[in-house]
Amino acid sequence: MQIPEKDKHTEGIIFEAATRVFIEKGMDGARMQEIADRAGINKALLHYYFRSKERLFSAVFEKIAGQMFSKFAPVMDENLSFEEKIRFFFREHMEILKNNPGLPGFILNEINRNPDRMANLIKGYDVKSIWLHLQKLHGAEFEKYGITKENFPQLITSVVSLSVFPFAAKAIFSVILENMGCHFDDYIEQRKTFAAGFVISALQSGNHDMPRYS
Amino acid sequence: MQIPEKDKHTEGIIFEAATRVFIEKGMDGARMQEIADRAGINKALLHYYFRSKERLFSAVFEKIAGQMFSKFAPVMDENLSFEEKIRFFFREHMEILKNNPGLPGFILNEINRNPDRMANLIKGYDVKSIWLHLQKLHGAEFEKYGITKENFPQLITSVVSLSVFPFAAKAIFSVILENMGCHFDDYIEQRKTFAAGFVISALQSGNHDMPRYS
DNA sequence: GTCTATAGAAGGATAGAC
DNA sequence: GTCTATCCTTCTATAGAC
Repeated sequence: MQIPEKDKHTEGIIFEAATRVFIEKGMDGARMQEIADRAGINKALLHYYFRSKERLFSAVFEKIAGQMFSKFAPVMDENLSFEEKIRFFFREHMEILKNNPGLPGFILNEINRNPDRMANLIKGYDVKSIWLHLQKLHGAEFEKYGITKENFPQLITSVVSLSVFPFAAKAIFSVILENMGCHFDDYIEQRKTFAAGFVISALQSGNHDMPRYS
Repeated sequence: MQIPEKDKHTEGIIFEAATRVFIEKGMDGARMQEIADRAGINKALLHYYFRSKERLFSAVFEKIAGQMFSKFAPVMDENLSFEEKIRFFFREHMEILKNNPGLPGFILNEINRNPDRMANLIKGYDVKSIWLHLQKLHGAEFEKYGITKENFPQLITSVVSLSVFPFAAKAIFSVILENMGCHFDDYIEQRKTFAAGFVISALQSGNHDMPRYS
């Protein structure tokens, strides 16, 4: 069942080309011919290795999505305070996205096109277990900040939104920012610390205006 | 140059059907046949009224995008304090999106596919004029909160991210939230006040940890 | 203005030689 | 394992009758 070296090589080249094309164009917009061209081979080989466009796409999507989500988990296990974890998350996560700015759009577009694919993607990343895990580690901080089981989903989705959305909307943001004399990459670099400070400020606010809906 | 009543009627029906299909499937995934079916007419009529798929799509996109962005402007002119405007924005803007949850994904997908289209879309909505406008109205509050020309883009993009991203990622969020026993619509309803409070808390934080990069 | 029928092109997939 | 050639379906777009 060992795959010869050369096969693996070609398969890898195809996979890489397909990844780039699918990220740029999405499943519907991508063309097998373009993937073949970028891989420097011809269409027939695509089908030889991956059977169909759908299977090729699935392979690419699962790899990308898996990588993307797997970056979330380690952060949660670091030996850091909750506040430090927030800073850590924005710094590391946005750095990854900075090097792969097309990923958010690719994922969002696809799950919108085919919501069923989510089932496989989610398993092991439910908010409930993250909540239990963090609550155990940072109970004291959570109490201080007024983080409860009820508002935790709001908090964590806010963190993700602040980090991911600028990349999903990069095409808009970069144009708008230029009008103000600010380049997108600089904006992102600043944002790593801004967003972390923003979230922590909200949590720390002395007046405890941090929403606690019941 | 007056269009007969019946023409306008058919054209409107086509336009409406096209809007729904394009929002669901995107430009690449949409099929003229499906638009015709939903409009209850046949394909040839689509071309009679709109010449080509591309033109039909452009018409739909421009209308949708125009509506979407035009909702931002009025908020800025209301006779409210800056803090009240933030609450107002989240309440009204998220209510609109709640009734049209597919819009963010549609816009994001298309500007990613065709960034050039942004040029037309942006004119009149640059951050700089928004900044000047708000700075004139709320100079005192801005000083108190430490809002500067430099961090204003970070602030405003944060507000938009907190509001829009949950809808763009609805397919993911709704599944994840269900695991925690929370329905998406409830989450959104709570979010109108949570996000507003979150932003205002960050601004008000007594320790003035609100980032001010220079 | 609206329909049927069809042209014409493009794209996914396969057959078969090497 | 890789190529050329080609099949077949799908889709946009148009011609032409009513």
